[in-house]
Amino acid sequence: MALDHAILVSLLEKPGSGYELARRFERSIGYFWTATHQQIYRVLKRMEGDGWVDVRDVAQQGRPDKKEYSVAEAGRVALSAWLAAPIEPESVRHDLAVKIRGAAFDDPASLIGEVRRHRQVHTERLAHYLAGEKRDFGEPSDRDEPLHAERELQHVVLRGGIAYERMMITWLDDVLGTLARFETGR
Amino acid sequence: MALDHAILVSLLEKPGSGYELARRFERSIGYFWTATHQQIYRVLKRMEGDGWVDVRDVAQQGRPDKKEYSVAEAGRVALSAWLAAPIEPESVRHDLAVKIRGAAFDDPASLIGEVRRHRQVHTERLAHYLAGEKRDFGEPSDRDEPLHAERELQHVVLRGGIAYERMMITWLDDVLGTLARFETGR
DNA sequence: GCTTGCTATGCAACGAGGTGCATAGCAAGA
DNA sequence: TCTTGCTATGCACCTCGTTGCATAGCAAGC
Repeated sequence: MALDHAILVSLLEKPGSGYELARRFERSIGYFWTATHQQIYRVLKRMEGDGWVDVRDVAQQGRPDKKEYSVAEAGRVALSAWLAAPIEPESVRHDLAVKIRGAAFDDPASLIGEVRRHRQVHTERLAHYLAGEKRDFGEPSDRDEPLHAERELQHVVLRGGIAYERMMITWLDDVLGTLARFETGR
Repeated sequence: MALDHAILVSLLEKPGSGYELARRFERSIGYFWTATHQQIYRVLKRMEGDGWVDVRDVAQQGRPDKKEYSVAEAGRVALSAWLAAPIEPESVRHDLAVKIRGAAFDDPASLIGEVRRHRQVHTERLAHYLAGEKRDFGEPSDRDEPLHAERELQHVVLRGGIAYERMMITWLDDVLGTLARFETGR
């Protein structure tokens, strides 16, 4: 299971509370991994029991207190072991692809609205990623700048998200063109 | 849940047994949806109870008998309803992306072998899809051929798979180039 | 006759993930 | 004062998916 490791990576990038992690999983980490706050709290509790993370109570003014988690040595070791172990390339699950093949047995053209909606979502995600890239990685900065692994690797993952969204938009246009050919001649 | 509907679509394309469905889910359907034979048998049994599918015992020579499932009227209705309902664009889960960001806190270059392995898998999948496309959709055939929804929609989904694998290979090359810059200067 | 291997179906148990709900601190505005 | 809303944490329950195991028919080879 990789949720453990996704949380460890996020905590290594920056320690934080379960609540903060949940919000990160709606943004940056959430680009390639999703989790609800329930899963996060549960996993944090388990990892705390296993000594993978340390907890620190933090009093805040104007807000409820929080528990700040950070990665313990055992957590680093566990992450290292996971990084060294091979994983299977993901098994994809595309509901939309099932719908498209299923539409052959219904009215293909009636899917057009749904596909347009998905195209819109991917367009928004792409714009969001591009804005994030400009904000966080926009400046070419002076060359010969020392290599910063965290930054470079976050950037290449973001470029993956951008490539994915561009591919999806292009493909959804292909789908829309195909569906349009089945439009009832009204 | 869309496994129900993926099975219904597959049975509409061609009735078959749980075992046959399981093999389809290792191939064509499996390009965008995975399922083990356990899940398939369980769902078939439930759908039979709900009257979504019909069963027929088929004796075979040289092999054990099988149960052939086909979609019943109630199943068609359920599929139609699902097709008409909006679904949320998929939430992605990329273990490899977690690994890449995590590698910043370990040895980035040690990931190169793993990424190459993934690239190899995607290259093979692409070759497999392209061969399938040539086999099943290769002939331009006479134009003005009547539109065949099932065929056209299967093709557009396959084109999505091809676009996805091409995007992944390109991105993994980007990843490899990035990781190479962290190689220990030995 | 025995083993191997593919076809074909299924149970039991577990873990992961999601939904709904509950609690509580604190600020801001009606 | 009461409600609304964000921050913050957590329990209970249920479903989905995976793993391991079991059974059985039948063919082919040793």
